[in-house]
Amino acid sequence: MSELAGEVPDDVEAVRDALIEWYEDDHREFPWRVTEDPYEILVSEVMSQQTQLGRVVEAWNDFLERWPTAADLAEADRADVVGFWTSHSLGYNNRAKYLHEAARQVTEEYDGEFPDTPDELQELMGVGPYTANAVASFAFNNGDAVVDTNVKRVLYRAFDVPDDDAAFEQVAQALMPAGESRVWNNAVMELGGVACEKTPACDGAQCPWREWCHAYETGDFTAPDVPTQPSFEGSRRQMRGKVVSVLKEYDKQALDDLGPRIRVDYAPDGEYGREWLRGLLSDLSDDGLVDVEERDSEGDGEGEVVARLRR
DNA sequence: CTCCAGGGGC
DNA sequence: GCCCCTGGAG
Repeated sequence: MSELAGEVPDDVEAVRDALIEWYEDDHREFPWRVTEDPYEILVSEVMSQQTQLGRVVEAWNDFLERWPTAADLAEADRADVVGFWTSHSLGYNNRAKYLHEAARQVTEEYDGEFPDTPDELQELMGVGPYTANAVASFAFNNGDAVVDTNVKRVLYRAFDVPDDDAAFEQVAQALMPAGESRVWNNAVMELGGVACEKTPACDGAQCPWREWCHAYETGDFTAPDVPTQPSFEGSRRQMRGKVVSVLKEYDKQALDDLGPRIRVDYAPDGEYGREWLRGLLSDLSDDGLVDVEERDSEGDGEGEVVARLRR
């Protein structure tokens, strides 16, 4: 083990408790979060591989209604399963083929009993490291820390973990309370899904990690999977419109809170940072749309800039 | 030959 | 995210 462990805050316990408490207090209800049936979990994971969760709910319900168990699916005709996939717009029907094959494996090679460790689960067709760990966690509470792009983004921002797979792996592992993969992985992924998306919603989502979060402290919310250049045109005109709509929603915003909501690649000292944002705001101010207020509340000379919509 | 990282395709 | 193929390393 290297210095990488230093990325984890010393009060890990508090960090863990805060997240789990936040998750248990309130979270999105997906049907696969209230089952512990490995087959049902696997179906949800395979469907989720590159389909928006909203669409998956209906497909998942329909699929399980049609083939309630792995044994049922194993007996189905491959063509019917692929047909289902297509008719529900689930994308690459290779995954339907894999799922069918995995069901056959479970019934014929595992005597109908799903294996319960990540290593064994990986033997199933279409089940790689990620899915194996997810099923082990959610069905058997027997997995390791999940590391996907959402988790990487959270760790990168919160604990300043370098953009390096081994580092992410190590920190994620160190953070997870042993034997709690089910609730933990659900909670971390929920965090990445509702509070720490590409555009962060720290306060709005009541992020439980704000007091430890490096990005929250510095205002730099860039992340590995956040495009440096907005894919569409980042024109000044669009940016102005965004400022107004954000201020409409949040009333009053400090520069570093506003910045990341305007551009995901906002970084206080970067090309699109405070300087850029102040220029934008002063234009809007000149046009009578926004009030910009300078203040030195701490009296430390560190003047804070706050913007709000002009009423 | 076996292992594995890297890239493309689905 | 997973599979498969390739190509280099041992």
